[in-house]
Formats: sequence, C-alpha cells, structure tokens
Amino acid sequence: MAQNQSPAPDTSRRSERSRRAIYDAALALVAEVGYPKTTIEGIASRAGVGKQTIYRWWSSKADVLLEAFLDLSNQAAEAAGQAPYSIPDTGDLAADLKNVLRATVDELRDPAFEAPSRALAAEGVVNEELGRRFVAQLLEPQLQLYVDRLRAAQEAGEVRPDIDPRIALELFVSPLAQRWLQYTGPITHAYTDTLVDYALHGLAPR
Amino acid sequence: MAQNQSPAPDTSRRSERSRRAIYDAALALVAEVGYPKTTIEGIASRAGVGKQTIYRWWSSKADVLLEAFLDLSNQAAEAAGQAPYSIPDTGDLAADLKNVLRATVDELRDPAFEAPSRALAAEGVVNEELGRRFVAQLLEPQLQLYVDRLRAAQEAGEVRPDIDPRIALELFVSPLAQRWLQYTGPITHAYTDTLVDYALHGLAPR
DNA sequence: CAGGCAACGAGACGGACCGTCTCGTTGCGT
DNA sequence: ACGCAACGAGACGGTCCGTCTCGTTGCCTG
Repeated sequence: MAQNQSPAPDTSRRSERSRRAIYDAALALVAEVGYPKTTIEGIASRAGVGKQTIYRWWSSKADVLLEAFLDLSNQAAEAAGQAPYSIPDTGDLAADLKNVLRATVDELRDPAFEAPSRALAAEGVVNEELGRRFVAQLLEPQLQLYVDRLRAAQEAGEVRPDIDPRIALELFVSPLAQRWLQYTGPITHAYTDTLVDYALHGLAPR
Repeated sequence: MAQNQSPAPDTSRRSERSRRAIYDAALALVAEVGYPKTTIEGIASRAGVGKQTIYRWWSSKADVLLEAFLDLSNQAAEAAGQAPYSIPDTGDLAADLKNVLRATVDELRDPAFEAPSRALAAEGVVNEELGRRFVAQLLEPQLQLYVDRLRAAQEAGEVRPDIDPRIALELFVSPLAQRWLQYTGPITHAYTDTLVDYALHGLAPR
C-alpha cells in the first residue's frame, strides 16, 4: 500500500536561497512583532517565498524558528572562534566561572538573541517534543562546557571529588536562567558573582 | 471629553455563576487539549456563556487562565490548611528544606496543576506584563517562605549571616524550576536532596 | 414590590491565518 | 537538451478572533 503522507521532497533540488531567506524573515519578524504575531504567511511573504515551500520543509513555525536560530548560533560561533569552544582554565575556578557568567549576562541582553531564544524557550515549556530538541541541540552543549571545567577543577582539588558536575553547574546557571525566563529578579554581574561564591562555599558556616 | 474605551462594567451586577463556570471550563480545556488549542470560543461554549461575557471581564485567554489558576490555588491552600502557610522549623535546616522540596516535586507531577502552570509560565516568558503578574501573585509569595526559613536559620547559626536569603534560595529552587520548565533533566527526591546538600555545604572542599 | 437597566446567552459578522490545493515557471540532475 | 520536482503565487474552506447586535434575565433603587 502506497503511503501518501508526503512525497518525500528531494533534498538535492532544494533552494538554498529560499532557505536562507526564510531564516532571515523568521528571525526578523520575531524580533519586530513578537513570536505570537509571527505567522507562516508573514514569514513567506517577507521571504518572497510561497507558503508551500515552508510547509514542504518544516512542520510548524516553532520548527522554522528553531532551525533559524540554530543556524544563527552556529554562524555566531564560527565568527567568534573555533567551534569546539571551552571555558578558560586559569587555575582559579571562581574567577573563570564569574567571567563566563558575566559574558552570558551580556548575551542575554542582546536583542538579536533575546527575542528568538525567548520564543523558543516559551514554546518548549508547553511543547515537550520541541523543548527537548531545544535543550539537546542548544542548551546541553553549552552546559557540557561547565561539566568539563568543573571536572578539571575536581582534578585540581578545587571541587570536592564526590560532587556531580552536571548537578553542580545548576547551582549558578539555573538561578540566572530562571531570573531571565520568569522575570523573578534583576540580572547583573554582581548577582552572578554572588551565585558563584555561594555555590562554591555553601550557605552554612565553615 | 467622554472616553468610549469601555463603558466600565458594573461589578455589583456581575454573575458569580458565570465567573465560576468560566474558571472551570478554562482549567479543564487547558488540561484536556493543551494551552494552544484552548480558545476563547471553546471556553465560552463549554461554560455555557456568551463570548462577550469573557471579553467584558478579561483581556486575553492568558488573563482568564491566570485568574482561574489563582482561584484554584487559593481554594487548594484553604482546603489544605490556614492561608499564612510557612515552612516547618525543626531546627534542622537541611531536613526541612528537603521535605518541602520533595513535596514540591510531587506537586509538579500533579496533572491538575501541571497543565495550567506550564501554560502560564510559557506565556509569561514571552509576555513580560503577564509574566510579572504571575511571579508577583503566585511565585514570589512561595519563595518568601524560603526567605523566612533561611532567616530563622541565620539566627540559629545554621546559615552564614552575610548571606542574602533571597539569592540563597535560588541555589536549590531554580535548578528544580529549570529542570521542570525546560526538561533539562529528571526530577526526583534524590535530586532535590542533593541540591540542598550542595547548596548548604558548597562545591569546594572544606 | 415594581420598574429600569446593565449584564447576560446566543450568535452573526468581517477579518486574519491556518494548512491544503492547484496553477504556471524555473532551475537542477541526468 | 530534456524532464521533473521544487519553486512563487495565490485560491480555497475552515477555525478563531474580537466586535456588534439581538432578546432575556436578574439585581439594585426607588
């Protein structure tokens, strides 16, 4: 029995030009009018593309935006340096973490990143399938850098050996993430510095 | 100059019956078909109510759901005990925090709470005005309980006096929140226990 | 207790987008 | 050079939006 789900489009004939135009249009519209008011029809017309071209290659507007944002991130990563980036190791864990988190604070304020990443995060909260893809392709690779740096710190004796690095990183990354996502508090360099100090030395008296 | 924004509906003539029916319909639909597929028309027809009655009292479906969920939370809080709830103080901070967080883990799995609170959190990520109301009316009052308990711990010498309790609570609350919101990891009692231990004693060797 | 008036349930209305479906047209692979 | 599938364009029925009328109902005031 022949299935007519979809005639399985031919990737080799795909128009690179249209793909790029769709990415650009999607990112621009989300930044300009917001995610809820961004429509497939709007993306298509702005990209100078037929709606069917979008529906042929993507299943939803969230799907389009996720790919567009991944592409943007990869471009930015290539422009900034080599792909396998890592957190610097000066031998001073606290200082290294504070530096990276300060940079993250600045990045969270960059409008070009803020609109699409908020939109994707919001969609992911309510759409588990997309949320897991967002995490696997974007968030987890970033978190892995902290795992690596924390493991190095364990070998250097700066972190207790029985600590699980994947959980440890959440002590300073998740508070920042929550303040940003949910507007539960201001985001400053002083704040992230404090998080690192609290996490490394604990709340209890020593 | 007479403004015709809206004729300012008369609260005293408002139908309590309709209000309750709308809350129930909104919560039920979000749980049954999900937030994106929940529509104002759907809520109205399920509640046996005219659309205009919804538009007269609320400005958006997110607004309806926030009020409905606040109402549900207040009911649940009254049913469970007196309103000014607080975190128990047995003199063992770690044990008290672990208990509360375990209860929170269980609550996060309750389907009746999960669907609407996810929907509101997602909307809040992308809609700052609603996000701030969500935080102010629902999240922050809960977090304040941790602030109180941590202050008591400071007076008892269980927490260093220079620690800011509002930030300290984020070390164990935010990681749980992020795992739940973004599916960045499994949520278990063992996990939250570990968070409390890490937060209290720090990552660095003592 | 009667009357008036605003909120009510119901649903018609134009408009925006949805996702699907044709059209010719274009441009890549054979 | 040819053929075929992806392309831009847009028509189509459908859903939901937010606004607007209808009578009807039920609560405050006199």
